[in-house]
Amino acid sequence: MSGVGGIIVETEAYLPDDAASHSYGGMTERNRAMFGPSAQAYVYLSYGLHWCLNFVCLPASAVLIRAIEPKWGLETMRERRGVSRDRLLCSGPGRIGQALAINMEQNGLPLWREPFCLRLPEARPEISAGARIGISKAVEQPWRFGLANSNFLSRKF
DNA sequence: GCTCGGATGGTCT
DNA sequence: GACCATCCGAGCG
Repeated sequence: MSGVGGIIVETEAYLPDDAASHSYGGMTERNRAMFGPSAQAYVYLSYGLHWCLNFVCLPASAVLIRAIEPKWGLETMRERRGVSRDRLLCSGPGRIGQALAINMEQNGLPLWREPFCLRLPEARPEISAGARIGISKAVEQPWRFGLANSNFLSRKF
Protein backbone atom coordinates (compact mmCIF):
# COMPACT_ATOMS: atom_id res chain seq x y z
CA MET A 1 0.00 0.00 0.00
CA SER A 2 2.42 2.63 -1.27
CA GLY A 3 5.26 1.63 0.98
CA VAL A 4 3.39 1.17 4.23
CA GLY A 5 2.91 -2.05 6.11
CA GLY A 6 4.66 -4.60 8.26
CA ILE A 7 4.45 -8.11 9.61
CA ILE A 8 1.04 -9.67 10.02
CA VAL A 9 0.87 -10.82 13.63
CA GLU A 10 -2.83 -11.56 14.12
CA THR A 11 -5.57 -12.97 11.91
CA GLU A 12 -8.98 -14.59 12.11
CA ALA A 13 -10.44 -17.22 9.82
CA TYR A 14 -14.01 -17.09 8.55
CA LEU A 15 -15.28 -20.18 6.82
CA PRO A 16 -18.31 -21.24 4.81
CA ASP A 17 -20.95 -22.69 7.10
CA ASP A 18 -19.63 -20.39 9.83
CA ALA A 19 -22.41 -18.35 11.44
CA ALA A 20 -19.97 -15.54 12.19
CA SER A 21 -18.82 -15.27 8.58
CA HIS A 22 -20.14 -12.67 6.19
CA SER A 23 -20.44 -15.43 3.62
CA TYR A 24 -22.88 -17.29 5.86
CA GLY A 25 -26.28 -17.13 4.22
CA GLY A 26 -25.10 -16.70 0.68
CA MET A 27 -23.71 -14.09 -1.61
CA THR A 28 -24.93 -10.50 -1.42
CA GLU A 29 -23.73 -7.28 -2.96
CA ARG A 30 -21.46 -6.55 0.00
CA ASN A 31 -19.74 -9.93 0.33
CA ARG A 32 -19.43 -10.70 -3.37
CA ALA A 33 -15.62 -10.62 -3.24
CA MET A 34 -15.61 -13.42 -0.68
CA PHE A 35 -17.13 -15.73 -3.26
CA GLY A 36 -14.65 -14.74 -5.93
CA PRO A 37 -11.28 -16.30 -6.70
CA SER A 38 -8.78 -16.96 -3.94
CA ALA A 39 -5.93 -14.58 -3.17
CA GLN A 40 -7.90 -11.42 -3.63
CA ALA A 41 -8.88 -8.79 -1.10
CA TYR A 42 -12.26 -8.52 0.56
CA VAL A 43 -12.93 -5.12 2.09
CA TYR A 44 -15.96 -4.14 4.15
CA LEU A 45 -17.07 -1.28 6.36
CA SER A 46 -17.43 -2.23 10.02
CA TYR A 47 -19.70 -0.40 12.43
CA GLY A 48 -20.26 2.23 9.81
CA LEU A 49 -16.80 3.74 10.08
CA HIS A 50 -13.96 1.19 10.04
CA TRP A 51 -12.60 -0.33 6.86
CA CYS A 52 -11.43 -3.89 7.41
CA LEU A 53 -9.16 -5.94 5.16
CA ASN A 54 -9.56 -9.66 4.49
CA PHE A 55 -7.72 -12.13 2.29
CA VAL A 56 -10.01 -14.48 0.39
CA CYS A 57 -8.79 -18.08 0.59
CA LEU A 58 -11.15 -20.81 -0.51
CA PRO A 59 -14.56 -19.88 -1.91
CA ALA A 60 -16.69 -18.21 0.79
CA SER A 61 -13.71 -18.22 3.14
CA ALA A 62 -11.55 -15.33 4.23
CA VAL A 63 -8.90 -14.32 6.71
CA LEU A 64 -9.42 -11.06 8.55
CA ILE A 65 -6.17 -9.20 9.12
CA ARG A 66 -6.43 -8.07 12.73
CA ALA A 67 -2.99 -6.75 13.62
CA ILE A 68 0.29 -5.81 11.96
CA GLU A 69 3.66 -5.04 13.46
CA PRO A 70 4.46 -1.74 11.69
CA LYS A 71 7.70 -1.89 9.74
CA TRP A 72 7.55 0.34 6.69
CA GLY A 73 6.16 3.80 6.07
CA LEU A 74 5.83 4.56 9.76
CA GLU A 75 5.58 8.31 9.23
CA THR A 76 2.76 7.93 6.73
CA MET A 77 0.88 5.60 9.04
CA ARG A 78 1.38 7.86 12.05
CA GLU A 79 -0.04 10.76 10.07
CA ARG A 80 -3.04 8.79 8.90
CA ARG A 81 -3.73 7.43 12.36
CA GLY A 82 -2.97 10.57 14.30
CA VAL A 83 -1.36 8.62 17.11
CA SER A 84 2.14 8.84 18.52
CA ARG A 85 2.43 5.34 19.93
CA ASP A 86 3.46 2.79 17.32
CA ARG A 87 1.77 0.11 19.40
CA LEU A 88 -1.59 1.52 18.35
CA LEU A 89 -0.80 2.06 14.68
CA CYS A 90 -2.08 -1.28 13.36
CA SER A 91 -3.29 -3.19 16.44
CA GLY A 92 -6.84 -3.89 15.34
CA PRO A 93 -8.65 -4.37 12.04
CA GLY A 94 -10.07 -0.85 11.94
CA ARG A 95 -6.70 0.64 12.78
CA ILE A 96 -5.07 -1.29 9.96
CA GLY A 97 -7.71 0.04 7.60
CA GLN A 98 -6.87 3.59 8.57
CA ALA A 99 -3.09 3.14 8.61
CA LEU A 100 -3.06 1.47 5.19
CA ALA A 101 -5.77 3.75 3.77
CA ILE A 102 -8.00 0.80 2.93
CA ASN A 103 -11.29 1.43 1.17
CA MET A 104 -13.56 -0.16 -1.39
CA GLU A 105 -11.05 0.56 -4.15
CA GLN A 106 -9.07 -2.44 -2.90
CA ASN A 107 -12.09 -4.74 -2.76
CA GLY A 108 -11.57 -7.66 -5.13
CA LEU A 109 -8.00 -6.72 -6.08
CA PRO A 110 -5.52 -9.61 -6.42
CA LEU A 111 -3.00 -9.89 -3.61
CA TRP A 112 -0.02 -10.87 -5.72
CA ARG A 113 0.65 -7.45 -7.23
CA GLU A 114 0.38 -3.74 -6.50
CA PRO A 115 -0.85 -2.20 -4.34
CA PHE A 116 -0.28 -5.33 -2.27
CA CYS A 117 3.03 -7.04 -1.59
CA LEU A 118 2.81 -10.28 0.34
CA ARG A 119 5.84 -12.22 1.50
CA LEU A 120 6.23 -15.41 3.44
CA PRO A 121 8.27 -15.24 6.64
CA GLU A 122 11.82 -16.51 6.40
CA ALA A 123 11.33 -18.94 9.26
CA ARG A 124 8.16 -20.72 10.16
CA PRO A 125 6.80 -18.77 13.13
CA GLU A 126 5.19 -20.23 16.21
CA ILE A 127 1.46 -19.68 15.79
CA SER A 128 -0.99 -19.53 18.67
CA ALA A 129 -4.76 -19.97 18.39
CA GLY A 130 -7.68 -18.66 20.39
CA ALA A 131 -11.30 -17.58 20.26
CA ARG A 132 -12.24 -14.87 17.80
CA ILE A 133 -12.95 -11.34 18.97
CA GLY A 134 -15.96 -9.11 18.61
CA ILE A 135 -18.46 -11.62 17.27
CA SER A 136 -21.71 -12.94 18.69
CA LYS A 137 -22.09 -16.20 16.77
CA ALA A 138 -19.86 -19.27 16.64
CA VAL A 139 -17.99 -17.63 19.50
CA GLU A 140 -16.34 -20.82 20.65
CA GLN A 141 -14.40 -21.60 17.47
CA PRO A 142 -10.64 -21.12 18.06
CA TRP A 143 -10.04 -19.54 14.70
CA ARG A 144 -8.01 -16.57 15.78
CA PHE A 145 -4.33 -17.06 14.97
CA GLY A 146 -1.21 -15.09 15.60
CA LEU A 147 2.15 -14.57 17.23
CA ALA A 148 1.43 -14.81 20.95
CA ASN A 149 4.63 -13.01 21.94
CA SER A 150 4.11 -10.05 19.63
CA ASN A 151 3.78 -6.62 21.20
CA PHE A 152 1.41 -5.48 18.49
CA LEU A 153 -1.63 -7.71 19.04
CA SER A 154 -5.07 -6.18 19.40
CA ARG A 155 -5.42 -8.45 22.44
CA LYS A 156 -3.33 -11.09 24.15
CA PHE A 157 -3.93 -14.71 23.40
C1' DG B 1 -4.41 -0.17 34.92
C1' DC B 2 -9.63 -0.84 34.01
C1' DT B 3 -14.77 -0.52 32.33
C1' DC B 4 -18.30 1.85 30.06
C1' DG B 5 -20.79 4.09 26.42
C1' DG B 6 -21.16 7.07 22.28
C1' DA B 7 -20.14 7.67 17.41
C1' DT B 8 -21.57 6.11 13.02
C1' DG B 9 -23.69 4.11 8.58
C1' DG B 10 -24.19 0.12 5.50
C1' DT B 11 -26.63 -4.26 5.32
C1' DC B 12 -30.19 -7.36 5.94
C1' DT B 13 -34.90 -8.84 7.73
C1' DG C 1 -35.47 -1.18 12.79
C1' DA C 2 -31.93 -4.11 14.54
C1' DC C 3 -27.56 -5.60 14.05
C1' DC C 4 -22.86 -5.40 13.68
C1' DA C 5 -15.62 -9.28 12.26
C1' DT C 6 -14.68 -1.40 15.99
C1' DC C 7 -12.34 2.49 18.18
C1' DC C 8 -11.62 6.05 21.39
C1' DG C 9 -12.12 9.04 25.23
C1' DA C 10 -14.01 9.78 29.79
C1' DG C 11 -14.18 8.42 34.32
C1' DC C 12 -12.50 5.76 37.99
C1' DG C 13 -8.95 3.40 40.85
